[in-house]
Amino acid sequence: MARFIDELKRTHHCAELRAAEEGKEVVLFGWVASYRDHGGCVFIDLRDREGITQIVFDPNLTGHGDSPKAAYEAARALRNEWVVGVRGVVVSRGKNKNPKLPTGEIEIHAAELNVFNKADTPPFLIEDEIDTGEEKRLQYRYLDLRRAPLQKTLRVRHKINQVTRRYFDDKGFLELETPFMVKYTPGGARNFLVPSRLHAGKFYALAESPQLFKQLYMVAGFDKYFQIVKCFRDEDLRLDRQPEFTQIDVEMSFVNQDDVFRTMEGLVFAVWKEVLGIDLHEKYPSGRFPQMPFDESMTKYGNDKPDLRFAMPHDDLTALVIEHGGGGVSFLADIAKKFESGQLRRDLPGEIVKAMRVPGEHAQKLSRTEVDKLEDFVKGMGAKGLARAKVDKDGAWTQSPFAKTMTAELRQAINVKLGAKEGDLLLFQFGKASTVHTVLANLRVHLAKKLGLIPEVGHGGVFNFLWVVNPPLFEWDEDRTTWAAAHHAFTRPHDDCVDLLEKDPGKVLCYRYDLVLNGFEIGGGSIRLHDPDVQARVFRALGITDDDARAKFGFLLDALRFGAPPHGGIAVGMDRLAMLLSGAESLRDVIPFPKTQKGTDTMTDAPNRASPEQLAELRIRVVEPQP
RNA sequence: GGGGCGGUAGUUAAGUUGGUUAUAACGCCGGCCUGUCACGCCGGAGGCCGCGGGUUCGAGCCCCGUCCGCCCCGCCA
Repeated sequence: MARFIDELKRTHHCAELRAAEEGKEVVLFGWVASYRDHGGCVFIDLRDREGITQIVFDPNLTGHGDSPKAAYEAARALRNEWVVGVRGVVVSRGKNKNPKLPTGEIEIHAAELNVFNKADTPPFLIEDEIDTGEEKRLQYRYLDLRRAPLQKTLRVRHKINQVTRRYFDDKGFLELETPFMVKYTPGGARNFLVPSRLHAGKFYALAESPQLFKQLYMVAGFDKYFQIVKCFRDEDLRLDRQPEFTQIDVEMSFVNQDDVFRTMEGLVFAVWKEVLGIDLHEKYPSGRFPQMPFDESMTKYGNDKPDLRFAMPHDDLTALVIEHGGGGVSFLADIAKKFESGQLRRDLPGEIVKAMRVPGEHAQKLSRTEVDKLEDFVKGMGAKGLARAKVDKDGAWTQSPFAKTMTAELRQAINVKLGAKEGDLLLFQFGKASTVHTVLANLRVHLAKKLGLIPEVGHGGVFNFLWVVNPPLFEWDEDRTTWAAAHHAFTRPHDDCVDLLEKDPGKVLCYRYDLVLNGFEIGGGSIRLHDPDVQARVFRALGITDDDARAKFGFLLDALRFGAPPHGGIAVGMDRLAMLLSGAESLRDVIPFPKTQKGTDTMTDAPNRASPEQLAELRIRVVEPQP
């Protein structure tokens, strides 16, 4: 029977002891965070998940027989990250306090030392600040996780989970589970497939979300559901996208959009209060977050997740350009002609002209070379170029490809529309609407970081929440030249739009909503369509036949006919929430064991090949790529 | 599928126009040291310059290919 652990139990953790405990005999377990051998005595910093306590090994410690001497001898061999147990006495450090440590007023004079385990020299130091690259840290993730910053972010996750469970439980929600292995349905995000051995040749899909099942819970009468749940999507990764991620998933019956908003606002307020100690009422006294129509968000910011910590909105100049017939500029005239000929519709334009005004106070910080670099930046996103103009006295434009050719009338009209003043920098994009929006949206954020309006990473102490509401139900699929569901086919259209389903599908708005924080979408949901007649008309508008619908969603359509209550819900990206809350650089910093940009795990070497036997059993043959 | 950046001791980086023995800091190893807490001092070891090919008298450096990591577009809510 081992003396430590079996006999000597841990009495305190490494952040616990203060001067009040002076004279007590204690037992501490932990990792050697630092050793300082002074020849005659040895100091170590002992670390566990709570903190650090200094241990002193002095061979002359009296009152413990020979054991302090043995402990001292053993301590001289200690190295970083060895796992040890120490029995000793709490002693005041007197005038030698270490103000950097919460336990700095005391130290443990060791009477007995036990080495549980030695450790290889780690590839990087286990400290708060290290400059080791992420590649190395991911390879040794268990060591990276031993560092205080990651211990802290995982605690943030823990807290979010606890607050969420308490909040929804208090409000009468039931935490209910849904299957991960579900029926494969094409469309939407790509699914990870799970081959079935019992049905060789057939596959389950890993659930992209619990969407359909939570609706079935509503049909079943559970009324209020929530779940903290893993979701899986086989799409390319980004800084804020991982193939497996966690959602706080919510669904409610007999509610409208505003009921969902109030519920989630309550949750966010509770999380901010309990995790950060921030009372969001100071910024949002009503307890409500502002709302912005989707259309306004697209026009002003180029996407549906605007970062409102700074201004610099965009303006749509398409109408002006058409009115002025292109204003003497050939490529603008080309676009104007397409509208006049009816090739493009003014209410649903496929091509647009937009501009962003960089106010003089900011523009003056940008050298001409820096503005040239912006052109490279936008070209990387598919822009043909970045037309610009510097506003001179009397609204004249300089440093601009338009300066010579554009009519004074159009130039003046644009100045008025943009509110352009002397010293301002105007940046233009025109062409395919989706490209123009993407380019200007990214350019706006890029510039804001460059100009110091928002920090390069993190929240900078500012949290700007926004509901983006009332988007169109359908969007035009240019490749397949059909209308496609912008979200999913079960979103409820506004009542006053239902008549447009057949006449003008692009004009149908719906009860869908996204919750945006500092330019990141942290949640999204909708009020669901529970009326079978309207549902049928939506399918028809999408060109989905009854047979198609039955094959894909038969079980849901059946369920909706057996007494479905009006219902709606939302899913919050829990990882993104944790990332923004803790000011982390990427999702990888708040996910314990994340994947790389290519979706691999460099620590375990997943994904890997399956054995021929396993593949044979599943009747799967791997086709190697042709060279 | 496309664009951009990167890969040199354990780690982070420097490395000139292609030139002789590839540097530094931290870490690591050994020695000394009883008040350190970024301990200090003395000494030492450590390199597939991502990988493969090419150009050259000579390649860390130039060229071609390839792999890996990161950011973005497409894709994805």
